[in-house]
Order: sequence, then C-alpha cells, then structure tokens
Amino acid sequence: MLLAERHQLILEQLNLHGRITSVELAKSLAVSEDTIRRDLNKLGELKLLHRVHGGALVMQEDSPDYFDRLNTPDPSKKRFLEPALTMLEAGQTIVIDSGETCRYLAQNLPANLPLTVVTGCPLIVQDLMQHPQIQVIQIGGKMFKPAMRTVGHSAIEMLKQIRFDIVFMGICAFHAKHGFCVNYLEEAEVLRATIEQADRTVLMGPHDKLDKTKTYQIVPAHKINHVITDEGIRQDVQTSIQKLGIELTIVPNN
Amino acid sequence: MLLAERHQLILEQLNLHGRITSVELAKSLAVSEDTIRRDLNKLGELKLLHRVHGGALVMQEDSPDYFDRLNTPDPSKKRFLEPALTMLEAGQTIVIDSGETCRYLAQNLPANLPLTVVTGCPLIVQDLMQHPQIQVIQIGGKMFKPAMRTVGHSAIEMLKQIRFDIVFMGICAFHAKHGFCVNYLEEAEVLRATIEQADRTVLMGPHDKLDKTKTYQIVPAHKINHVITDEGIRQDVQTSIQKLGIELTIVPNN
DNA sequence: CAAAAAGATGCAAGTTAATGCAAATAATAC
DNA sequence: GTATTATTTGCATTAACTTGCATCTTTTTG
Repeated sequence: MLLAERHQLILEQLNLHGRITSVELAKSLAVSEDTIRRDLNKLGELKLLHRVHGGALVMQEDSPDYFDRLNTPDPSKKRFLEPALTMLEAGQTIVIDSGETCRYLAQNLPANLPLTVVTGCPLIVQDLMQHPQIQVIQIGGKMFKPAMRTVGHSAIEMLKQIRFDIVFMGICAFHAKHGFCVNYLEEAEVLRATIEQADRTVLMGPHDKLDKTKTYQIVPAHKINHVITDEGIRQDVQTSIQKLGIELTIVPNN
Repeated sequence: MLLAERHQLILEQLNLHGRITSVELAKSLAVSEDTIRRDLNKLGELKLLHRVHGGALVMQEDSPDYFDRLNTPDPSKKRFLEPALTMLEAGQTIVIDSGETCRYLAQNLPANLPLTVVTGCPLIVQDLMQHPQIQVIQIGGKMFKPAMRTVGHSAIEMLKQIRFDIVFMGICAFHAKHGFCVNYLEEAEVLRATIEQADRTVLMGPHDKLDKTKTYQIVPAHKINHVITDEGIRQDVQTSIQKLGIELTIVPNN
C-alpha cells in the first residue's frame, strides 16, 4: 500500500466516524502503530485532521457554537440561494429549517411571493415577520439550544399534521451510503418527521459537508431529492449522489 | 475514549444544560471523578467553561449579562419587574407572554434561577436562549403578526398539555366588570387557554390600561390573581380590583 | 543495468501523558 | 460547630508517544 493511499484511507475513515484511534488504524490498515502515528502527525501538520493524544478527530472548520456564527454571518453562503429560489411558486407551503444557510433563504425570499413558511427556529420566524405576503407557522416544542430549534414529541406531533411542498435544510453531514446525519438524537427525530411530510427535500450547503457522517442518521440518502452545493465537490462524490437519483446543483465558488 | 473527545462531550453537555456537575459527568462518561475534575480544570484554564466548586457553568465572556446587549427602548417599564421577580422560585414552570413589559421580565430573569419558561413569542425565546439555567418551551402555531405570538388551534392544544405555576401577561385592557380584554379574537382564544392552565395569573402594566376594555374578553376579572401597576391608578379602580380578591402591587413612578 | 540516494517501515528503548486510587485539604451543607 | 461533599496532591500503572537505528523498497542517476 502506498503512503498517499493510506493517508487517503485515514481521512476517509475519519470523515466517516469523526474520530479514529491510532490502534484501530494500525489494525485495519495492517501497519505498525508507529507508522500510523507518523501519518497522523503529518496529516495534522497539513491541517487535514486534528491530531490528539490517542488518535485524531475531524477538523472543525465551522464553529460549534451557534451564537458565534450568529454574530458573524458568512455572506458566501448566499450563493446557494439562487437555485433554491427558482423552485418556489406562489401558494406553496415550505419548511425552512434552522441554520445559517437557511436563514439567508428566509431573509431573501422575494417580497411578492405568497407562501406559507413552517419552521422550528424562532430566528427565522423573526426574519419573516416583516414579510408582507408570508404566513409563518412556528413548530412548537422544547427549545434545543445547540440547534436553535424546537424538538421533542410536541414538535413531531405538530409536524405530522402539515404537508409540505418543499423542505429546505442545511447539509449537516451527507453521505451516499450513510445518509443524511446530525449530531443530536432529538434533532434527528424532528428532521426525520419533517422530511416524512414533504414532497421534496432540498439540502443546501458547502461541499465539505458531503461524504461526511455524524452520529444520528435522519434518513437514508435516497430520501433526499435535491442537493445544492459548490464547485469543490469531488467527482466520485458527485457520481455517487447522482447514481441515487438525487438532483445535484453545483453553484460557482464566487 | 479519547481525551479530546471527552472534552468535546463535556462542552456539548455544558452548552446543552448550561451547567454540569462532576459527578454527573463521571457517571455519563464512565471515568473517575478525578479525571473529570482534571478535564474541567483544563477546560477552565482554556476559558472554555467556567469552573466552579462541584462542576462547571457555561462561559459568558462575550456577554457578562446575557440581556444587556438587547436594546432597551422604554426602561420605565422595568419598574414592574421587581415584584414579579420576587414571585419566582426555582423549578417553577411559568408563562411569559409577548409584549414589551413581558420581554423585560424575560431579559431580567436572574442567571442562577432554574425555571421552565413557556412562551408563544419568538423574541422571548431568543432572549432566553443564552440563559444558562432556563428551559424554554415554544408554543407552536400560526404566527400572529400584530401580537408577535403564535395563535390558533395547534397553539391551544399544546397549551392544554402543560400546567403553569404562574402566567405573566401585559395588561392590554383590564376592567373590573368587563374583565381582561384584547383586540383580536385569535389572541383572546390563546390567552384564555393559557390562563386556564395556570395556578396564578399576574398582569403587569401601566395604570392607564386599567378600567379600559377592548373587543374580546379573555377571562372575567376574577380569574386574575395579581395586578402589578404604577402609582397613577385611581382610588376607585384600586378598590374595585381589590374587592374582587385580586392582589394589587403598586410600584413607584420613578 | 547497477549503484547511490531517498523514503518508508518496524523494532527497541526511553519519555511523556493519562488515569485511578488513596490520603490530605478545602468548600459547602446542616 | 460537625458532617458531608468536592477538591487537590502524590504515586503507581498503563497507554501513547518519540527517537534512533536497521532493513527494505522505490526512485534517481550515470
């Protein structure tokens, strides 16, 4: 096995699990732990992973804290909007999930488009309060701080009584084999119930969220209808997504 | 489990609950309390949490008072807060309704008081998101823009499943004979359902809202337990309220 | 093609880090 | 005040890491 090849496999394993130990890697790749450690150190230097005692963790380019992101919006995410906006038609009922990309969508809905927007995120409700033509439905429930959204049984029961034309969500982690995933069980339950009620589910987000997994699967990949991402997407990831019959829109990187 | 991983989990737990004890962590992460304490001390050194005897609290370096960053348009309404705050006890479930006075209450809840706060107003939800000890329940439903709150059947159904220790509302219009009123039918329905579930209903607001009526009665006057208003209240209004067995707190006019 | 150079790998030895236990000390509750 | 709980400290054990070196492979070069 070539070194570069092994590095590739290490990064793949890491994306899949979010973490990896030196011992596990040595076993699965059939080389000595010393070699693995040298690999991990090298990849760590290159900022391709986060080297820690005992193994490595995935690099966390995005700040884990929602409130940090709240104050420093990243306008580059606006580029995902245009394809999303073309899907909208007057009179539709859509879901706009929580998250930065989704907030941009809420903030940039055309003023003359009458829609019913359903969301569990109070920030998005607020963004839409001034909109003249949009009826807003807030999904109730327990507020889940890390995701800035409502979760729990009440939320799911309320969702079950509405049908959606389109659901827009951020890509938290999407993998052709392991599906659409998030980090929290409670969040996964609500998102699953949401997608269940939708004619069409659209994921929007940067390419580095693709080919990743997190702890809880929301739905298998084939339940997603459309992915909007940017040019950085790898060719193999692109084909694996399209093979599933998922529509793929790639927007330029500015 | 990797050390770095454990650190991440600790921070996650902390963000989730606002507080965490060493004992709880040791149990949930299956390591000794010594290890947890070393972790907490290390994370405290890195300013990632606030280490205290017995566990840790979330860092609040960016906003020492989580409510200070909010705009304070009419500070005169703050004077109603003090009597309201004295009614609160740890562990209670309270409703904070929409409205400016109520928002002040939400923004000025003491940081060390664990409560469950139920509200239909997304602004209040947001005000409370950074509070370390408060669990927030959002009442779902159709957003009713004039009152900045959720209304409708879903909202009422959700309210029916919760019991409240205290409900805090602004005085929209209160009259000893005609009861507690508002201008919109949909709002009245929700507020009625809210009061129905409460042990105690407290109205807060300036004296000129007393002895007034509006189109829709929420409840008759005797259903209200406590009114907090200011010195301007007329003597006859005062006695008519007290005759109904309603507790009356009059705060100075600054 | 052969020899040299560079790189990759595994092993051994020594070093550092992480963890749990026990005893002593500090903080909190009653 | 005392009792209880949390914390700190030192120590022993284990796991992870680093370093140097020998071996093997690949690449370079004449």
